[in-house]
Amino acid sequence: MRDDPTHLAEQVSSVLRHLVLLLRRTVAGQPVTSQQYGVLGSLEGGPRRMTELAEEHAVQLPTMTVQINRLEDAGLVTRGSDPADARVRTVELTSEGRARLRAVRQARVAHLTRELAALTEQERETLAAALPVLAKLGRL
Amino acid sequence: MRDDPTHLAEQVSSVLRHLVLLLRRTVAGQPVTSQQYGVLGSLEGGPRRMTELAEEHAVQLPTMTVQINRLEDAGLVTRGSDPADARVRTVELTSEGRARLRAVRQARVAHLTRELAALTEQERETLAAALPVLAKLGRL
DNA sequence: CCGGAATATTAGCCAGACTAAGTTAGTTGA
DNA sequence: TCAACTAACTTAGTCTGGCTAATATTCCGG
Repeated sequence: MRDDPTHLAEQVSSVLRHLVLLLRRTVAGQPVTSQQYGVLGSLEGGPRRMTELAEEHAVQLPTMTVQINRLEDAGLVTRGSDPADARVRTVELTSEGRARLRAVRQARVAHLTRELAALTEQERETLAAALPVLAKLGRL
Repeated sequence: MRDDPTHLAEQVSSVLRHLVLLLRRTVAGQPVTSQQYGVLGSLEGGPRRMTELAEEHAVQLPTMTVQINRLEDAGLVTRGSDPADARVRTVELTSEGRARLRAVRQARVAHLTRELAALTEQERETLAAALPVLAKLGRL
Protein backbone atom coordinates (compact mmCIF):
# COMPACT_ATOMS: atom_id res chain seq x y z
CA MET A 1 0.00 0.00 0.00
CA ARG A 2 2.79 2.37 0.84
CA ASP A 3 4.22 1.97 -2.66
CA ASP A 4 0.91 2.30 -4.45
CA PRO A 5 1.41 5.01 -7.10
CA THR A 6 -1.99 6.51 -6.37
CA HIS A 7 -1.21 6.84 -2.71
CA LEU A 8 2.09 8.44 -3.59
CA ALA A 9 0.32 10.80 -5.97
CA GLU A 10 -1.95 11.97 -3.20
CA GLN A 11 1.02 12.73 -1.00
CA VAL A 12 2.87 14.52 -3.78
CA SER A 13 -0.23 16.52 -4.52
CA SER A 14 -0.50 17.70 -0.95
CA VAL A 15 3.20 18.49 -0.61
CA LEU A 16 3.09 20.47 -3.83
CA ARG A 17 0.54 22.85 -2.35
CA HIS A 18 2.85 23.51 0.58
CA LEU A 19 5.74 24.21 -1.71
CA VAL A 20 3.78 26.72 -3.71
CA LEU A 21 3.22 28.69 -0.54
CA LEU A 22 6.87 28.37 0.37
CA LEU A 23 7.89 29.69 -3.01
CA ARG A 24 5.49 32.59 -2.66
CA ARG A 25 6.98 33.59 0.67
CA THR A 26 10.48 33.19 -0.73
CA VAL A 27 9.96 35.95 -3.26
CA ALA A 28 7.51 38.09 -1.29
CA GLY A 29 8.43 41.74 -1.05
CA GLN A 30 11.30 41.59 -3.50
CA PRO A 31 11.91 44.18 -6.20
CA VAL A 32 10.91 41.80 -8.99
CA THR A 33 8.12 39.27 -9.09
CA SER A 34 8.75 35.59 -9.27
CA GLN A 35 8.01 35.51 -13.01
CA GLN A 36 10.19 38.50 -13.75
CA TYR A 37 12.99 36.87 -11.83
CA GLY A 38 12.57 33.75 -13.92
CA VAL A 39 12.75 35.67 -17.18
CA LEU A 40 15.81 37.62 -16.08
CA GLY A 41 17.42 34.29 -15.25
CA SER A 42 16.80 33.04 -18.77
CA LEU A 43 18.66 36.03 -20.15
CA GLU A 44 21.75 35.54 -18.07
CA GLY A 45 23.56 33.56 -20.76
CA GLY A 46 23.00 36.19 -23.43
CA PRO A 47 20.25 37.56 -25.70
CA ARG A 48 17.23 35.37 -26.43
CA ARG A 49 14.33 35.63 -28.83
CA MET A 50 10.74 36.01 -27.71
CA THR A 51 9.62 32.57 -28.86
CA GLU A 52 12.42 30.92 -26.92
CA LEU A 53 11.49 32.76 -23.77
CA ALA A 54 7.81 31.97 -24.09
CA GLU A 55 8.51 28.31 -24.67
CA GLU A 56 11.00 28.04 -21.85
CA HIS A 57 8.52 29.54 -19.41
CA ALA A 58 5.58 27.60 -20.79
CA VAL A 59 3.50 30.67 -21.58
CA GLN A 60 2.00 32.01 -24.79
CA LEU A 61 3.86 34.60 -26.78
CA PRO A 62 1.53 37.51 -25.92
CA THR A 63 2.07 36.82 -22.24
CA MET A 64 5.82 37.05 -22.70
CA THR A 65 5.44 40.23 -24.73
CA VAL A 66 3.71 41.87 -21.78
CA GLN A 67 6.33 40.63 -19.32
CA ILE A 68 9.16 41.93 -21.46
CA ASN A 69 7.37 45.25 -21.89
CA ARG A 70 7.33 45.67 -18.14
CA LEU A 71 10.96 44.67 -17.75
CA GLU A 72 11.89 47.06 -20.53
CA ASP A 73 9.93 49.89 -18.89
CA ALA A 74 11.80 49.13 -15.69
CA GLY A 75 15.10 49.41 -17.55
CA LEU A 76 16.12 45.83 -16.80
CA VAL A 77 16.19 44.55 -20.38
CA THR A 78 16.46 45.98 -23.89
CA ARG A 79 14.96 44.73 -27.14
CA GLY A 80 17.12 44.24 -30.19
CA SER A 81 16.82 42.74 -33.63
CA ASP A 82 18.26 39.73 -35.36
CA PRO A 83 20.16 41.00 -38.40
CA ALA A 84 19.51 37.70 -40.15
CA ASP A 85 15.73 37.76 -39.70
CA ALA A 86 13.79 40.97 -39.29
CA ARG A 87 10.80 39.19 -37.75
CA VAL A 88 12.80 38.24 -34.70
CA ARG A 89 13.09 40.45 -31.63
CA THR A 90 15.88 39.68 -29.23
CA VAL A 91 15.89 40.51 -25.56
CA GLU A 92 18.96 41.26 -23.54
CA LEU A 93 19.80 42.13 -19.93
CA THR A 94 20.91 45.67 -19.21
CA SER A 95 23.66 46.09 -16.66
CA GLU A 96 20.99 47.22 -14.25
CA GLY A 97 19.03 44.07 -15.02
CA ARG A 98 22.06 41.96 -14.39
CA ALA A 99 22.68 43.64 -11.06
CA ARG A 100 19.04 43.21 -10.07
CA LEU A 101 19.13 39.54 -10.97
CA ARG A 102 22.19 38.98 -8.83
CA ALA A 103 20.66 40.78 -5.87
CA VAL A 104 17.36 38.94 -6.03
CA ARG A 105 19.02 35.58 -6.50
CA GLN A 106 21.17 36.24 -3.50
CA ALA A 107 18.19 37.13 -1.33
CA ARG A 108 16.19 34.20 -2.59
CA VAL A 109 18.93 31.68 -2.02
CA ALA A 110 19.63 33.16 1.39
CA HIS A 111 16.01 32.65 2.34
CA LEU A 112 16.01 29.03 1.23
CA THR A 113 19.38 28.45 2.82
CA ARG A 114 17.92 29.52 6.14
CA GLU A 115 15.08 27.04 5.73
CA LEU A 116 17.45 24.27 4.78
CA ALA A 117 19.73 25.00 7.70
CA ALA A 118 16.89 24.00 9.99
CA LEU A 119 17.00 20.46 8.63
CA THR A 120 19.28 17.70 9.79
CA GLU A 121 22.19 16.64 7.64
CA GLN A 122 20.37 13.45 6.83
CA GLU A 123 17.23 15.28 5.77
CA ARG A 124 19.26 17.47 3.46
CA GLU A 125 20.77 14.37 1.88
CA THR A 126 17.35 12.83 1.38
CA LEU A 127 16.19 16.05 -0.22
CA ALA A 128 19.22 16.33 -2.46
CA ALA A 129 18.66 12.78 -3.70
CA ALA A 130 15.06 13.50 -4.57
CA LEU A 131 15.68 16.72 -6.50
CA PRO A 132 16.63 15.05 -9.78
CA VAL A 133 13.51 12.91 -9.53
CA LEU A 134 11.33 15.95 -8.94
CA ALA A 135 12.95 17.74 -11.84
CA LYS A 136 12.18 14.77 -14.05
CA LEU A 137 8.58 14.78 -12.90
CA GLY A 138 8.18 18.38 -13.89
CA ARG A 139 9.45 17.65 -17.36
CA LEU A 140 7.32 14.69 -18.34
CA MET B 1 30.57 21.39 -2.08
CA ARG B 2 27.76 19.07 -2.99
CA ASP B 3 26.40 19.33 0.55
CA ASP B 4 26.79 23.07 0.82
CA PRO B 5 23.38 24.41 1.93
CA THR B 6 23.62 27.34 -0.46
CA HIS B 7 24.22 25.05 -3.38
CA LEU B 8 21.30 22.92 -2.30
CA ALA B 9 19.16 26.02 -1.99
CA GLU B 10 19.90 26.94 -5.59
CA GLN B 11 18.86 23.51 -6.74
CA VAL B 12 15.70 23.55 -4.66
CA SER B 13 14.90 26.96 -6.03
CA SER B 14 15.18 25.76 -9.59
CA VAL B 15 13.24 22.55 -9.00
CA LEU B 16 10.49 24.54 -7.32
CA ARG B 17 9.90 26.51 -10.51
CA HIS B 18 9.46 23.28 -12.43
CA LEU B 19 7.00 21.98 -9.91
CA VAL B 20 4.89 25.08 -10.12
CA LEU B 21 4.48 24.45 -13.81
CA LEU B 22 3.70 20.80 -13.16
CA LEU B 23 1.04 21.74 -10.70
CA ARG B 24 -0.45 24.20 -13.14
CA ARG B 25 -0.72 21.55 -15.83
CA THR B 26 -2.19 19.12 -13.32
CA VAL B 27 -5.30 21.25 -12.90
CA ALA B 28 -5.40 22.84 -16.35
CA GLY B 29 -8.75 22.63 -18.07
CA GLN B 30 -10.57 21.37 -15.02
CA PRO B 31 -13.90 22.73 -13.88
CA VAL B 32 -12.38 24.53 -10.90
CA THR B 33 -9.12 26.44 -10.66
CA SER B 34 -6.29 25.33 -8.48
CA GLN B 35 -7.19 27.86 -5.79
CA GLN B 36 -10.85 26.96 -5.83
CA TYR B 37 -9.92 23.34 -5.48
CA GLY B 38 -7.83 24.20 -2.46
CA VAL B 39 -10.65 26.10 -0.82
CA LEU B 40 -13.14 23.31 -1.45
CA GLY B 41 -10.65 20.96 0.18
CA SER B 42 -10.58 23.12 3.30
CA LEU B 43 -14.34 22.79 3.60
CA GLU B 44 -14.41 19.04 3.42
CA GLY B 45 -14.40 18.61 7.18
CA GLY B 46 -17.35 20.93 7.73
CA PRO B 47 -18.22 24.65 7.77
CA ARG B 48 -15.44 27.17 8.26
CA ARG B 49 -15.37 30.90 8.84
CA MET B 50 -13.90 33.38 6.39
CA THR B 51 -10.95 34.35 8.58
CA GLU B 52 -9.96 30.73 9.02
CA LEU B 53 -10.02 30.12 5.30
CA ALA B 54 -8.01 33.23 4.52
CA GLU B 55 -5.40 32.35 7.09
CA GLU B 56 -5.14 28.73 5.99
CA HIS B 57 -4.56 29.76 2.39
CA ALA B 58 -2.24 32.59 3.30
CA VAL B 59 -4.31 35.28 1.59
CA GLN B 60 -6.00 38.44 2.80
CA LEU B 61 -9.65 38.39 3.74
CA PRO B 62 -10.86 40.36 0.70
CA THR B 63 -9.19 37.84 -1.57
CA MET B 64 -11.06 35.02 0.13
CA THR B 65 -14.31 36.96 -0.08
CA VAL B 66 -13.97 37.11 -3.85
CA GLN B 67 -13.11 33.42 -4.10
CA ILE B 68 -16.08 32.41 -2.00
CA ASN B 69 -18.34 34.71 -4.02
CA ARG B 70 -17.38 32.84 -7.15
CA LEU B 71 -17.81 29.43 -5.54
CA GLU B 72 -21.19 30.53 -4.22
CA ASP B 73 -22.27 31.79 -7.64
CA ALA B 74 -21.24 28.41 -9.03
CA GLY B 75 -23.42 26.69 -6.45
CA LEU B 76 -20.53 24.83 -4.85
CA VAL B 77 -20.70 26.45 -1.41
CA THR B 78 -23.25 28.31 0.70
CA ARG B 79 -22.73 31.06 3.24
CA GLY B 80 -24.27 30.78 6.68
CA SER B 81 -24.09 32.62 9.98
CA ASP B 82 -22.70 31.86 13.38
CA PRO B 83 -25.61 32.11 15.85
CA ALA B 84 -23.16 33.05 18.58
CA ASP B 85 -21.60 35.98 16.72
CA ALA B 86 -23.43 37.83 13.99
CA ARG B 87 -20.21 39.24 12.51
CA VAL B 88 -19.06 35.80 11.46
CA ARG B 89 -19.93 34.29 8.10
CA THR B 90 -19.57 30.55 7.74
CA VAL B 91 -18.97 28.73 4.48
CA GLU B 92 -20.11 25.22 3.75
CA LEU B 93 -19.92 22.78 0.84
CA THR B 94 -23.12 22.09 -1.05
CA SER B 95 -23.65 18.52 -2.17
CA GLU B 96 -22.73 19.67 -5.64
CA GLY B 97 -19.55 21.19 -4.25
CA ARG B 98 -18.71 17.96 -2.53
CA ALA B 99 -19.24 16.00 -5.72
CA ARG B 100 -17.10 18.45 -7.67
CA LEU B 101 -14.32 18.22 -5.11
CA ARG B 102 -14.29 14.44 -5.38
CA ALA B 103 -14.22 14.52 -9.17
CA VAL B 104 -11.41 17.05 -9.38
CA ARG B 105 -9.35 15.29 -6.76
CA GLN B 106 -9.75 12.07 -8.65
CA ALA B 107 -8.63 13.64 -11.93
CA ARG B 108 -5.75 15.38 -10.25
CA VAL B 109 -4.48 12.28 -8.56
CA ALA B 110 -4.91 10.30 -11.78
CA HIS B 111 -2.76 12.83 -13.60
CA LEU B 112 -0.01 12.64 -11.03
CA THR B 113 -0.28 8.88 -10.90
CA ARG B 114 0.44 8.75 -14.61
CA GLU B 115 3.50 10.93 -14.15
CA LEU B 116 4.71 8.80 -11.27
CA ALA B 117 4.17 5.61 -13.23
CA ALA B 118 6.82 6.79 -15.67
CA LEU B 119 9.44 6.70 -12.92
CA THR B 120 11.42 3.67 -11.87
CA GLU B 121 10.55 1.93 -8.65
CA GLN B 122 13.73 3.26 -7.14
CA GLU B 123 12.94 6.82 -8.12
CA ARG B 124 9.53 6.53 -6.53
CA GLU B 125 11.14 5.35 -3.32
CA THR B 126 13.57 8.24 -3.35
CA LEU B 127 10.69 10.60 -3.87
CA ALA B 128 8.58 9.04 -1.15
CA ALA B 129 11.45 9.39 1.30
CA ALA B 130 11.85 13.07 0.53
CA LEU B 131 8.19 14.02 0.83
CA PRO B 132 8.18 14.39 4.62
CA VAL B 133 11.27 16.58 4.36
CA LEU B 134 9.63 18.79 1.73
CA ALA B 135 6.51 19.04 3.83
CA LYS B 136 8.62 20.17 6.76
CA LEU B 137 10.32 22.77 4.60
CA GLY B 138 7.03 24.27 3.57
CA ARG B 139 6.00 24.64 7.18
CA LEU B 140 9.01 26.38 8.63
C1' DC C 1 5.98 37.36 -57.20
C1' DC C 2 2.41 35.54 -54.54
C1' DG C 3 0.43 32.78 -50.95
C1' DG C 4 1.27 30.49 -46.79
C1' DA C 5 4.08 30.02 -42.58
C1' DA C 6 6.60 32.16 -38.87
C1' DT C 7 7.40 35.99 -35.41
C1' DA C 8 5.64 39.49 -32.64
C1' DT C 9 2.44 42.76 -30.93
C1' DT C 10 -2.11 44.73 -29.67
C1' DA C 11 -6.52 44.41 -27.65
C1' DG C 12 -9.73 42.53 -24.64
C1' DC C 13 -10.96 39.15 -21.31
C1' DC C 14 -10.59 36.64 -16.68
C1' DA C 15 -8.50 34.93 -12.13
C1' DG C 16 -6.29 36.08 -8.20
C1' DA C 17 -3.62 38.95 -5.26
C1' DC C 18 -3.23 43.46 -2.67
C1' DT C 19 -4.64 47.92 0.05
C1' DA C 20 -7.92 51.31 1.63
C1' DA C 21 -12.26 52.36 3.08
C1' DG C 22 -16.90 51.23 4.68
C1' DT C 23 -20.44 48.43 7.49
C1' DT C 24 -22.05 45.90 11.10
C1' DA C 25 -21.57 43.65 15.53
C1' DG C 26 -19.32 42.65 19.77
C1' DT C 27 -16.41 44.38 23.89
C1' DT C 28 -14.71 47.34 27.33
C1' DG C 29 -14.14 50.69 30.64
C1' DA C 30 -14.97 55.51 32.55
C1' DT D 1 -24.77 52.75 30.33
C1' DC D 2 -23.06 54.20 26.39
C1' DA D 3 -19.13 55.91 23.68
C1' DA D 4 -15.13 54.33 21.79
C1' DC D 5 -12.46 50.70 20.29
C1' DT D 6 -11.86 46.28 18.10
C1' DA D 7 -13.15 42.37 15.14
C1' DA D 8 -15.21 40.21 10.97
C1' DC D 9 -16.51 40.95 6.49
C1' DT D 10 -17.51 43.23 2.09
C1' DT D 11 -16.82 46.67 -1.57
C1' DA D 12 -14.06 49.27 -4.67
C1' DG D 13 -10.03 50.06 -7.14
C1' DT D 14 -5.44 48.53 -8.82
C1' DC D 15 -1.89 45.34 -10.21
C1' DT D 16 0.27 41.01 -12.20
C1' DG D 17 -0.11 37.36 -15.08
C1' DG D 18 -2.41 34.22 -17.82
C1' DC D 19 -5.41 33.29 -22.15
C1' DT D 20 -7.45 33.84 -27.18
C1' DA D 21 -8.36 36.40 -31.39
C1' DA D 22 -6.96 39.63 -34.56
C1' DT D 23 -3.29 42.29 -36.83
C1' DA D 24 1.09 43.60 -38.73
C1' DT D 25 5.53 42.17 -40.70
C1' DT D 26 8.75 39.29 -42.70
C1' DC D 27 10.42 35.11 -44.80
C1' DC D 28 10.28 31.33 -48.06
C1' DG D 29 8.77 27.89 -51.67
C1' DG D 30 7.01 27.07 -55.97
